[in-house]
Amino acid sequence: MTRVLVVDDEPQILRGLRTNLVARGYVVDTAPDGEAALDLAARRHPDVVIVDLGLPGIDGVEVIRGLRTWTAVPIIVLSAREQEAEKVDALDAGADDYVTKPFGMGELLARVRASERRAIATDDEEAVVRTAAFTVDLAAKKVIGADETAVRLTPTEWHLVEILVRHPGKLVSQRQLLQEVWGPRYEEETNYLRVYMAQIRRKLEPEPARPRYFITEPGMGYRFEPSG
Amino acid sequence: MTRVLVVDDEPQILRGLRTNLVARGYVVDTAPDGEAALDLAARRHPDVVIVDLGLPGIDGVEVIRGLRTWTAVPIIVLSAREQEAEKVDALDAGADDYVTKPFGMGELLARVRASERRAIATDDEEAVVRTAAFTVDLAAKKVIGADETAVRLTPTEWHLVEILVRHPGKLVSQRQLLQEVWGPRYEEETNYLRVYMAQIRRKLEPEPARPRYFITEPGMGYRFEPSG
DNA sequence: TAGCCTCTTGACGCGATCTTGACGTCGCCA
DNA sequence: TGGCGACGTCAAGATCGCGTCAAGAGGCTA
Repeated sequence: MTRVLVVDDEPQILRGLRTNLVARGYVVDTAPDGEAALDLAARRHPDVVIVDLGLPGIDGVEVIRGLRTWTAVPIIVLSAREQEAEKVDALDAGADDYVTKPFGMGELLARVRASERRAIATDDEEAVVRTAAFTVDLAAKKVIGADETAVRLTPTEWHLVEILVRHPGKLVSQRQLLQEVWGPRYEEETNYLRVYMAQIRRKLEPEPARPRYFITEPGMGYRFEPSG
Repeated sequence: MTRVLVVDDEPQILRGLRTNLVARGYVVDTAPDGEAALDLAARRHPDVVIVDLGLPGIDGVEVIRGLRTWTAVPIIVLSAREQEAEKVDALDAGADDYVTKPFGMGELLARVRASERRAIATDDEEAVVRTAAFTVDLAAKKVIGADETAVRLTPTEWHLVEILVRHPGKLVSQRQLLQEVWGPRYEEETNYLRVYMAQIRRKLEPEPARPRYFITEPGMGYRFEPSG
């Protein structure tokens, strides 16, 4: 699953890109301005960022600089401007690629693929969350139990754990979890969550009957408590 | 010192690029056609390759494919052609960037800098990976078995092994593997992976039926575990 | 041209995973 | 105290994904 963050102030472009990317199996976040982009990037850790240069508020180049202070995520720049100085500025600020509007969707998708391909080679972010009972390695998609042996999680189990662990201490609503893992049409199937949270607890909690890390907030959702 | 290989059949473009690059402190090799390019790349190991698509003899896209069989060097494509299909083909063949002629020298230099920047991040790799059962030499593209004899891998097998071994412990998704080895149009052909992983295990695993090094994560992908 | 190697493609069986429904438990509130 | 809603547990059938085998196509080499 590849997560793409699209930053553009024109709603129709945002919509078009989202539609095309989702159709290709990407998970898409969108932001209409620089502030939202930096915020979303920090929270969702996208695998690729597509950013328009002409943004209200923070300039696109500033967004690139902001991202580059803490992440090496591939950045593809969109721009209506042909001026060479613009391109040089964006690339030197840390962008990986530069596409001039109007652009073909096929080309953009190919450039996204090229970015992904490179990212496999470079991606070594330290994304490890430790508790007394287990260790979650988000980059390697691996969970190590208390006895140092790997814990096998199924894709669905892993997906849930990943969402919860990426938001330590925060309450994640049932709807959010269902929508993210099973899709928007499953928002009512709360029994799925019950079944899978039980399985996750059986595999990770020291006392599955008395959860310390994966806490139920009745009527609301679930929460991952790193300190147990 | 950064070494750049420029491939173009027009002498004046070659001259222009060489002059500009040398002025910026790059060391420049030039090749007028695909054969010379592949030969020079093998002998000089450039840090960046700039290649024109419209070459006599071997096509530019073929040059990219040829390079990609053994090196991850950044490749920047130059082309007079605007057609989107051209761009998509070149990028999917393994190019990192695509610039349409006429282009500004400042832009090209900025793109070269962007490529260099990325390459630095990836450069710190261990060229030899050892396990109890076999040794993979990434630089020499060779695998030595437990009995000290060389193991023959086909190109496709090697490609898969290389990707997995370069990311020890990390889960590599089926999509990433398929896209990298067979191209973006094969993202659904998971049976290719099944066939080739079986062959790789037959050649490398002590007990092919009980893989210790090349682990399947059902529904997600594969993982190379160096410690077995 | 013949032979070999590699890649592609389809089919099959098995085990793991997902889905689904039923039931028990707990806490809250009338 | 009884009822209700929400959660946890369990089990069983359906489905999916993986490993395996084998046959055929294509290309390279001798």
